[in-house]
Amino acid sequence: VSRVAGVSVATVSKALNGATGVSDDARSRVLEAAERLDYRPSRSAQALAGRRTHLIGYCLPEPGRWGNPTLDAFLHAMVASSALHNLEVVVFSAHATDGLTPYRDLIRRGAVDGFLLSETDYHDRRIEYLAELGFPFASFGRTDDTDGYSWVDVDGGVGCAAAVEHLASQGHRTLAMLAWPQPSEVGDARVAGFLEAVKRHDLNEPVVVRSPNGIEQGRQAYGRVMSENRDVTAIVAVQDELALGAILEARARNVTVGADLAVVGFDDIPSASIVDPPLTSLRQPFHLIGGILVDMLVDQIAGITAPRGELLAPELVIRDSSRRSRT
Amino acid sequence: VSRVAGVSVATVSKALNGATGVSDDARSRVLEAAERLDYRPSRSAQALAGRRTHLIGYCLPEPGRWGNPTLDAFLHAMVASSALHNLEVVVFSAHATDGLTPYRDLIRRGAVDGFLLSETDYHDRRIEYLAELGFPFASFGRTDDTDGYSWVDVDGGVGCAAAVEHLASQGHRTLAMLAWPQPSEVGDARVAGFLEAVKRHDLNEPVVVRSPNGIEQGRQAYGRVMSENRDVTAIVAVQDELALGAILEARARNVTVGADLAVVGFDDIPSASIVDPPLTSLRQPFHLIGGILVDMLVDQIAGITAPRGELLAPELVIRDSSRRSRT
DNA sequence: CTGAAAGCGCTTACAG
DNA sequence: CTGAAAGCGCTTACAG
Repeated sequence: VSRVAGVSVATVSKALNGATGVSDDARSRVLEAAERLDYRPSRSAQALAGRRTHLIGYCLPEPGRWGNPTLDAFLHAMVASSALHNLEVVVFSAHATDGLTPYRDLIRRGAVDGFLLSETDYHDRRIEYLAELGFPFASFGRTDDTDGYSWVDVDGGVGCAAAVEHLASQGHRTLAMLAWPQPSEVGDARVAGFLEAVKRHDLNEPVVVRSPNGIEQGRQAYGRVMSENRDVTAIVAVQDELALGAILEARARNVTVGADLAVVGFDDIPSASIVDPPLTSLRQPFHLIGGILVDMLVDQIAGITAPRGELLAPELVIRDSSRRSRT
Repeated sequence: VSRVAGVSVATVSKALNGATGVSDDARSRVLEAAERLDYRPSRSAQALAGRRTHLIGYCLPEPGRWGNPTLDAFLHAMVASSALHNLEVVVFSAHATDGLTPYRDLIRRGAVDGFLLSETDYHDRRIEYLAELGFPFASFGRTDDTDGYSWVDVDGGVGCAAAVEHLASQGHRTLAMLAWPQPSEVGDARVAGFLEAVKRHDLNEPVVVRSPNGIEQGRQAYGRVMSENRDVTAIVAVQDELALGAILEARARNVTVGADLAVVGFDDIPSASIVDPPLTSLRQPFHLIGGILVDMLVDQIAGITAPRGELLAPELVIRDSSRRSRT
C-alpha cells in the first residue's frame, strides 16, 4: 500500500487509523490505494504492535439443564454491537475450573482486551478479581456492591409491578404470584415488586406460592393457589415455565385462560408465544443489553470514562393469556 | 524465562513447544523455570511469528424465530473440544451481509486458523468458497457434493427408522408420520427412513400428514391423522413441537399417551422432557459432533490428512410417551 | 544440541 | 507533515 500511495508505511498506518498529523493529500492517496488493493491489516501484527487484540472474551454460562433459551439472543446482540466497534467476541468456558482460571489465563496471554460477564450474582468473585486488577470488563448482573465497575441489570421488581398494573387495569382484584423457594436474590426482588404494586393499587390480599421451575411444578402450584383462595383471577409467575404449567392446569380444569384467568410469565421463552393462548410475559431487552454492555466495555478499554451502572426495565409483552376479550 | 533457565530464548521456545533438538537437561530446566515464573506466552506474538492465531471462527446461525434450543449445547461442545487443542472460538455473524463477506474478511486479516460451519444446506456457497481457497474448515451438514471437505452430519432417516423399530417392538402396527411440507431435504430424508422401516417391518399402510412446525400445528395435524385413519396408535414427528402438539391434542381427547398412543419427536428440545408424559425423541449428539468437527478442523489446519465425512445416527431417547407400561 | 540473527506486519515515539 | 528506526514477543532457519 505504501508503495502504491507513494508514502511511507508509517504514514499509511496513521492515515488508516485516522491519526492526526497527516496531510489531506497523503491521507486521500493512502485511502484510495488501500481501497484499490482491498487491503486489510493483519490482526496479529496490529495486536502485537498496538497492544490491542480487538478481541473481547465472553464466558458461556454453564449449559442449562433445559437448554438456554436466551443465549441465542444475547450472543447475537453482543456480536452485532462488537462488530460496530471493530471487535470480535471469543467465547470460552469455565467448566471444570474454579471459575477464575480461564479469565486469568486469557489476561496473562494478552489474548483479549476485555471481558463481558453474564450470570453475575451478588457474590461474584470475577467482579472483585477483575476490578482489583483494573482489567476492563462490563457485567450483565451486579453484585451487592455496585460501585467501581460497569454493569447492566434488569429490574425484575419493576417488571412484576408493571404486570400487576396491567392486570389491575383489566379489572382483576385478587392476584397470586408463583415464586421461587427462598432465598433467591433475583426471585425475591420480583416478589417484592409484585407485593408493592398490589398494595399500591389497593388490591385484595394476594396469594404467594413457592415452587422450583418446571411445567409440572407450575400445574401443581396453580392447584395450591386455588385451594388457598378460589377468588384469584390473575397469576404472575416468576418464570415462564411455571406460567405455562398454570395455563395447562387451568385449561384441564375448564377454566378459560384470558377471560376467566389471566396469566403473566417472566422471560418470554420461545414456548411462551406458541402455547394456547399465547402467554403474556416480561421480556428482558437483550438486544439493548448487549449494546450497552459492549459500549461500556469499549469505554473501559479506552480508559476515558468512569464505570457506570444501568438498570433497565423488562418489557411487558401482552398476549392473549392476560386479555379478557380475545380479539 | 530464558535468563532463569540459563539458555537462549530460542531454546526456550523449542522446549516449550516440544520441538526436537533440545537436550533433556535444557528442556527440564526451561520447563521448571516456566513453571516457577508461571509463564504464559503472548498469543499475539505467537500468532505473528508462528502464523497461527490459535483462533477458529464460528458463524452464529441466524437468530431463530423461536430461539435456538440447540445452540447452547453445540457451542459448549465446540468450545470444550477446542480447549483441548489449545484453540479458542471466535463467534461472528453474517447478518446483513451476503454470507461470505465475514469469512473473507477474517481470512484476509489472518484473524483465524480455520472455520467451523453449521446450518450447511445442499447448495451452501461457503463450502465451495472455502474449499476452492483451500482454507481449513469443517462443516456440520453437507452439500450435495460431499467430496473435498470435512463434514459431519446426522442421518435423520436412520433415526426415524429406529423410532419405527422401537414402536413396532411395542406392538404398534399402524403408524403415522407428521412431516414438513415438501420439498425439504432434511425432512424428506426423515420421511424416507420412516417409510422404509415401516415396509421392512411389514406394518400396515402408514399415514403421512404434512405441516409446518409449531405446537398448534401439531394439534391440528393429530386431528388430520385421526380423521384419515382411526387405527393409528403411534406417531413419529419430524420435529418436537409437532409431537408436543400431538400429545396435547390427544390428551384433550382423553387418549392416554403412552398406553393408547405412542408419540416420538425429533431434536429433544428442552420442552420434550418436561411435558407430561415426557416425550421420546431423537437427539442429535451435539457433544460428539462438536468434538469430531474440531478434530477434523485441527487435521485440516495441520494439513496432514485428507478431508473426510462422518455420518452419525441420532440417539433415540425413550421416555414415557412411547412406553405402554409407564413404570 | 545451542544460540545469534532475522523476521512476522504492524505502531509509535522521534528526529528531520 | 513526513519517514527512518526501533520495537511489540515470539518462531524459525541457519551457522556453529
